[in-house]
Amino acid sequence: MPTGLAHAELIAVLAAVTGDEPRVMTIRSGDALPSGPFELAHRSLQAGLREWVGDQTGHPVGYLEQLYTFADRDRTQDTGYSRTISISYLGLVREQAAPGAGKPGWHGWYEYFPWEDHRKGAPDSLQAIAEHLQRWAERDTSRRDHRRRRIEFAFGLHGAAWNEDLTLQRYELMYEAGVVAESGGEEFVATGRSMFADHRRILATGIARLRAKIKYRPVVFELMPESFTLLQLQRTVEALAGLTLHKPNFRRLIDSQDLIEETGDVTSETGGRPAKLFRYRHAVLEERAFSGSKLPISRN
Amino acid sequence: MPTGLAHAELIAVLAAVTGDEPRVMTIRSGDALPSGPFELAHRSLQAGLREWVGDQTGHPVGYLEQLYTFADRDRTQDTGYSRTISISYLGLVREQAAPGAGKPGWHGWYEYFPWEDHRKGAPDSLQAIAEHLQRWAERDTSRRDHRRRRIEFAFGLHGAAWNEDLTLQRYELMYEAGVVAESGGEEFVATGRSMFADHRRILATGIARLRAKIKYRPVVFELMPESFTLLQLQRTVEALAGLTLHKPNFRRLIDSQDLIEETGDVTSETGGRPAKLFRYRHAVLEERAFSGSKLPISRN
DNA sequence: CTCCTTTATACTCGACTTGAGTATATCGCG
DNA sequence: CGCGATATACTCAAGTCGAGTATAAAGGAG
Repeated sequence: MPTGLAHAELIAVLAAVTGDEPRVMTIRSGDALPSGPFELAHRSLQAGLREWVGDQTGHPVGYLEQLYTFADRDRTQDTGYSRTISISYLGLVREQAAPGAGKPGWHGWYEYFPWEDHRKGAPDSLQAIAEHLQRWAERDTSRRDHRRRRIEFAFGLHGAAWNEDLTLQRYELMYEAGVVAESGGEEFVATGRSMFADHRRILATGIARLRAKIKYRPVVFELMPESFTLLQLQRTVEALAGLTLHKPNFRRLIDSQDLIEETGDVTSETGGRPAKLFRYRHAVLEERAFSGSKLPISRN
Repeated sequence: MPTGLAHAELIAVLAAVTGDEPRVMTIRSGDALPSGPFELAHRSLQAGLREWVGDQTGHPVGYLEQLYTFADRDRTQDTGYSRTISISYLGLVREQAAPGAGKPGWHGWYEYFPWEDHRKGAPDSLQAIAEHLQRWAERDTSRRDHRRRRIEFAFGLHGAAWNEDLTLQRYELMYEAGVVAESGGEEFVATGRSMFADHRRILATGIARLRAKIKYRPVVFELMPESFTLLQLQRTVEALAGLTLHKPNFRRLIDSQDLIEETGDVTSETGGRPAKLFRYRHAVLEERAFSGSKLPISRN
């Protein structure tokens, strides 16, 4: 079984939420995601990642999940001798104590994806982006219909609902259309901050994965402090999803799952009536799904 | 940005369904999954995989999706100079024309996972497997409770429902408990056929991913012929899920999605009343989800 | 030719889930 | 004490889902 030689590199999308803002850990003042070599000394990929993230940033990583492995030739600068395989991970971090001087910093992820935050309604920039994309669709007569449908679906145009999970599809459309700086669209400002190489695409992958995951796995709690109020929990989910949620229904959803329990304490720091504090029930299996199957199973 | 050197290898889980049996492509008479080196000549990982699968097997791969990247030290035989990174893919193949002599062969995937097929009720072997696992849980008093809960959840014991998606979790429990041949359980026959290295685990990963995916993405159609009856479609889904489905509800689910359309023809090959033939509506976006969101979204 | 078996297709009904809205409780503060 | 603010509880209609029943249209046995 012969195998080709390659350089191996690990890239991390580390996410945290401070107050109402979802953040991602970056290096180079927000221009790149933290990354490092995968070395012989490392026991496994996960172990390798945990090790240097812990070393370099001082933050223990809670939940960790593999995102994707890239090796496209046009994505990496070939050394001429071998190519680079990049294995990306999504990690969730609880605390975000002020980073020391010169240390990696946290940046709000909507800096890079302003069109993804719909908590205050659809951003104004979306309109302009959609128009750019539609003009791009018209330019290629042979693929026009397909492109139009993709745009309408991804951006929730013409009656289709906005789907927060499609962060990656939206970014890829914008990349294809040359609307983002990475792919040529210099003049156009509403498309957010760019990043080194394909790091912004990796971040989009991480956001999309996390947004999808919070719907069926109780991973949000990896981002919460030990005890929290229901509104804090809701605000965290809203920050991640970039959407506002219906409060009574959110509460109903949460306590129908038996995921949390009251600590017995209350806090009056919220302004109005004191809120009960809750904690995550660690007895709950991580595998446990929020929702059920979608197949019409027959039991005889 | 320094990067460590490693060998890169691609591994494929290629799935097809013949009649009522889900199959996987294998080499070495069913002992291993097809794999090959990732070389400089390849444009990307996907392209590399498509290339040698096409060359070696003569089957064009339809849908292709990355599964997981492994590099654990104990999983691969180190060359002493570098380690091996294995990138696994799940591919769906439509036709399964008889493979030529000496060519790779297809094996029913329940040969390797007999306990996963619940179409004729829970297999007898499940009982014995569950008892083995429970004895294993009792042996470690400190982790006993956690293990018990994992077993009950994964195998649907004590009132919990069997969840077909948990193929990987079940295999991993069995591996941990030393019930499968790979991890020492030689005497025990009900645990199916074993494979080279960690290939059976990779197959479990592929099965689990496919079972989960058919619930929210219309990927089944990648396994269907150009035109098919509704029962054929149902049998294919049932083969993959290892479950029987409720016929009227399956039909309702399918046509509420607008995924297929009548060809206008019928076939009388099914025995009774002739069945209408359908085809997949290719206009449908692949991204299109079967079901909706599980967050209580608020629209103001 | 008719009945019977077999598969296909259509409809019904109750339980549960989901989206949306309303009502009541309890704090700080002027 | 009343008012704004937040917390918490309840209601209700529409939609979805599981389960079962009814009718249609073929082939084959007698």
